[in-house]
Amino acid sequence: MNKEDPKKELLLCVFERLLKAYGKRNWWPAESPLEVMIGCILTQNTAWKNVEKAIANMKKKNLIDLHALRSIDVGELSEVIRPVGFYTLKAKRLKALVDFLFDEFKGDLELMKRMDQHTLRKRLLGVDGVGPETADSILLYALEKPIFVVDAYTRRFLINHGLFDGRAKYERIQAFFMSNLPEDTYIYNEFHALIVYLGQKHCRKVPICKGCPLESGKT
DNA sequence: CACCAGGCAAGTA
DNA sequence: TACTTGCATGGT
Repeated sequence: MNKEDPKKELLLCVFERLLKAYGKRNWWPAESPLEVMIGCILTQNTAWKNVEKAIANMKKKNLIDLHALRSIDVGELSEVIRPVGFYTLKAKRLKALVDFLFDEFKGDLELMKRMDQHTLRKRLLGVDGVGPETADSILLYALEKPIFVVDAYTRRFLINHGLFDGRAKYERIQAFFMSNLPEDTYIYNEFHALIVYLGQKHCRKVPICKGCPLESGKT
């Protein structure tokens, strides 16, 4: 529809190439929306491998459960998630999120899902420990809202291609993707997952696709 | 041994 | 507004 704007086709081109090269990533790696949300908090500035250990510990104690999380002592919870690092901090943050879910939605994630995306984002940002990336990860990967997640991999990806510098604001980077792609949960989900996969595979250095038109397109 | 990992909040200038 | 620092375990 917008053949006048080359960036729209360029970004889709990159997405198609990544998808074709690596296939679907099936993100987020979790068994339920609640587990996604928990992972979003636990993975803050932390290697995913450590998060897996903490999640496994939680599963053993049946703690991937809103009621169980509400009643558990925060100190006890912190010991369960110890492998993630920053564990006292993150136990508090998990508690804050759980309180929020009960206060606003009676602990009903289906009810939460019905709320307007922009309102929901603002509410999430009001929760202690939920910043832009965590809020958007919850919206996209737990609630399937069409919003693009910007993380460290996304930034490196853009920096490596000379599209942004390291000081670029979160919202600007997010707008770059969202204004140049269709508003589509599947694309946002898969694209971000592919960027992460690519970053991990190539030690966050190698340009993704030589000869891709993106190489010549600066913002 | 040093450095990093799928951030965020609070403090300072 | 733009930096800086604390939070902390586990892997390379």
